[in-house]
Amino acid sequence: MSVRVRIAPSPTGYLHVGTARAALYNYLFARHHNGVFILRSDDTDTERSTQEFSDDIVASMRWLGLEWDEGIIVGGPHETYRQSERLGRYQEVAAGLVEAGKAYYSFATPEQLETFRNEARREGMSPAYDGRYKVSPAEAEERLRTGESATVRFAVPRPGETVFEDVVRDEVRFDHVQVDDFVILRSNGTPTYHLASTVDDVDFEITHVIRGEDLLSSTPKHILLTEAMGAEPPTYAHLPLLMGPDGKKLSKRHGHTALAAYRDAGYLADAVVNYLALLGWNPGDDDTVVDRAAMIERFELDRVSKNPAIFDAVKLEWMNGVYIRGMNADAFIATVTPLVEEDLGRALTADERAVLAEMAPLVQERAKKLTEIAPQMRFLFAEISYDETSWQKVMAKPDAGRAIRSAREVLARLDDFSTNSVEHALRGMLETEGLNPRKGFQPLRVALSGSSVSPPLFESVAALGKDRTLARLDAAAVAIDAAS
RNA sequence: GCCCCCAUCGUCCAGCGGCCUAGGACUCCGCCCUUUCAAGGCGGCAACGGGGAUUCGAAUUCCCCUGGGGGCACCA
Repeated sequence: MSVRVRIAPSPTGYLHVGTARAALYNYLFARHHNGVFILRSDDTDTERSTQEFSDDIVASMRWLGLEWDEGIIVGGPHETYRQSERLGRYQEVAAGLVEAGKAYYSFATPEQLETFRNEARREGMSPAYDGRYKVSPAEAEERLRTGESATVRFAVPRPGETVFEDVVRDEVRFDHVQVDDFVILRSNGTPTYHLASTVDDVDFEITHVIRGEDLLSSTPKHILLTEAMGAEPPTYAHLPLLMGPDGKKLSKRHGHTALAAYRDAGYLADAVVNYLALLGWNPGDDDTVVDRAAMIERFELDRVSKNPAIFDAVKLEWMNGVYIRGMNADAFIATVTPLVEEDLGRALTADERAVLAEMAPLVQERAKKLTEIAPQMRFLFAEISYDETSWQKVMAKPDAGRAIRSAREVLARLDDFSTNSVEHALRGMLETEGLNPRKGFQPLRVALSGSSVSPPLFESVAALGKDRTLARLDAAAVAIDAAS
C-alpha cells in the first residue's frame, strides 16, 4: 500500500512554525516513500475560521515549496478537502455509530459535567466523563422528539484500554478511564475535530498520521473512532513540540510564530526548511546544511527525536546566511533587485542595475537576511545621511578631515576609476599622510556611504564614480568643519 | 488533581553495552586574515539530573526519585 499522509491546518490562525514543521515532515516522509502528500483544511470551527488565514496557509506552504499532491485548491479523488463542505458525511457517520450503539445522544448539561469533573478531581479520580448520565435509546428518542437539544457522544468501551505503537515513541497505552465519552457531534449538528479529522483520515485512506505531540493523548479517541467505523487505524507518529527560549510551548510572546513573518523578515525558504527539518530530526550524521533532495533521500521517522526542541532564532539566522552565500550570483541579483527598488521607491536604471550587479557579490557574503541588503546598497543609488554612531566614532576624530581632503585631492587627479586604480591612489594617500588604514579609510567610508559599516571601500568608490565620490567627500569636509 | 510523553554542552543534534579522554552545529571567547562589517581558517570554554539494579563493563538496559513538557472542552 502506498503512503498517504496529510497536514490539516485549521484556518483559525496564520500558519504556525510548528505546523509548518509538521507539514515539512509529512512532506519529506511522503516524498521519501513516493507517497501522496495531502493538504486538508480543518475548518469545522466556522466561528473562528477566516479566508485570510486560509490564504496565508496556502501562501506559506507554497513559499516553503511544500507542494501537495491532493487537497484544497489542487483537488484530487477525494474532493472536497474542506471539512466545512463535508458536514453531511460527518452527520452520516455519527448517525451510523448511534445506530450501531457505538455512540449515543447525550443530554448531560454543562453544569452536570462540570460538577462531575470537580468531584472526580477532588477525589483524585480521572476527570474524564464516563457516560454516567446516559439515558436509554427509548428515552433519548422521546426527548429528541420534544425538541430537546443533545450532543452525540462516542461510547468509549469501559473497562478497556487502547494500546498503539507510535513510530517515534514506541508503545503507548491509555486506560479508558482516562478517555471521556467525547462529543463527536455538537448540539448544533456540526462535528468536532475528533470526528471530522478521523472520518477524513479514514475516507482519504491516510496511512500515517504525523502530527504534534499535543495530540498524543487524543489518539485513543481517534483509534476507537476509526475502529468503530470498521477501518484499520493508521500508523501514528507524534512529533516533539517546538518551544520558546523559556521552554514553554512556542507562542506569540516568543516572537514570530507565523511562518510568513520569516519570509517578510528576509529569510530564504530553503534556509527555513533546512532549519526546521533539523529541529527534531537528523540525517544520520553530523551534517547541518542539507539540501531538499538530500532530506527527501535520507528522511526517516525513526530518526525523529523524542525531545521537545527550543526554537533558536540565532541559529536560523546563521543558517540563512549560509543559504544567502550559497545562492548563485544571478539568482541573488534577481531576488535583490526588487528589494532595492522597493527601498528606493523607484525602479533602477540600466546603469544602476549594472552597478548593483557589480556590487552584489560584495553584499551577498555579508548578509544574514535579505532585508539587510537594500539598506547596505542604498548609498549607491540615493543621497546619504550620516549615521550618528558612525559619525561620532569616525568623523569626530582628529585625522578625519585631513584624510578626506587628501583623498579628494588624489582622486580628483585620477581619471581611471577602476577598483585597482582607486586602491593604488588611496594607499598612496595613506602613505603621504602617514595614516594607517583605519584612520585613513574609515572617514572615507563614512563620507561615501554614511556609515562605518559598508561594502568594501575601493569597490564602492569605483561604483559611485568620480563625480559623486568627489561631491560626497566635499560635503563631508564641510560637515566636519561645521561640527568643529 | 488525574493521565501521557520526555531527560547528553546555554541551544539543536550524534551516541542505540566496550571504539567515549562523550562527537558535530549554533552561540560565546581567543588568535590569524583584513580598508569597516561580515565571511573564512585555527584553537578554546561547555553536558551524560540524582539514586539504586543488571553486567566483567552503562551516557547507552531496568526501577525509583527529581525536573521539564503535553493533555484532561459542544477548540483544533
